[in-house]
Amino acid sequence: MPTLATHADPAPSRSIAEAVNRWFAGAARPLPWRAADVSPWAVLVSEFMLQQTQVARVQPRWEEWMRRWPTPADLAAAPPSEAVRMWDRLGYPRRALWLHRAATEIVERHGGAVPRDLDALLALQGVGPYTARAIAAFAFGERHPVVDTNTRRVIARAVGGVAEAGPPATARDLDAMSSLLPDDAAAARAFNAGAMELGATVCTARSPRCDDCPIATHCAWRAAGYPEYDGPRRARQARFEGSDREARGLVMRELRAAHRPVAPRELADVVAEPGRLARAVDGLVADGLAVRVEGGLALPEA
DNA sequence: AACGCGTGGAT
DNA sequence: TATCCAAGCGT
Repeated sequence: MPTLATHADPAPSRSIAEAVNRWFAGAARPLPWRAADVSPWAVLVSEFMLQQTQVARVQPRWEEWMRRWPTPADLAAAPPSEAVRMWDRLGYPRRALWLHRAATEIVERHGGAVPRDLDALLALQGVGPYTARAIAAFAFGERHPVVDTNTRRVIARAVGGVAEAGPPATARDLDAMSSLLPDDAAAARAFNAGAMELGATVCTARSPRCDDCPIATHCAWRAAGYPEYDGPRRARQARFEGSDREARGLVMRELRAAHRPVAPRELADVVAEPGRLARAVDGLVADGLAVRVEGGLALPEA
């Protein structure tokens, strides 16, 4: 029976997972939300904070957050304004609102306990394909493929032989990870975390440290001679300086600090251009991050 | 499907 | 210094 395989390895997927897990067993960073005794809620909070935000920035905020609101019910009992204030400058403050909403949903629908079921997780505000599977896998040990930007890059390189992953395609990305995932739930959990860790610390976007890579001998990109990427590039982020996005951040900073309604006049001091300020305020109100009240603009109290 | 959404670390 | 891009999500 002829085969296209030209190498001796009959199960490259299994080899990759085994090599990653061997490496991860010794290389895993001691992140606090990975401790054996943390609650599913603690894992959920970490995953919200880690959406598009690096570990180093999340860690201190996560510690404070868990001290103040150790359970979903604790957060649900606080006003959204306090969640947004505690979020401080972590970025994408909508996530603070989503986390508060998710806590309320957990209390109302699940008796205050983070659900284990994937569909129940996906139904929570702010929980998408990545976060739902991360919680199921890391908090509950369920066997699911967990795919984040790091994992996508590792698979693109090691399996696909290309330098970058290209635009996300959730179904295909999950399938690709599934084909590498060990059958054993504990090994699958470790591989999900290990692939992310490898992408975050070794197989990085900018300057990958291929000399230190535990799967270098399995890597299709390496075997191909590290060809440059020629596929579709992700659209460049718009310039931040002078953007509406920056204006939103400046307005939010005022609202967090004020503890009282902020008058339009005060906002004009931080965003001088009227059109830009108006777009920022309208957008924040539409997102529920700000409410128009007597005397100006404020954070949502409920 | 492509876009908008904050902030700051890394190079 | 400027640019890239980061444990994504909702629309």
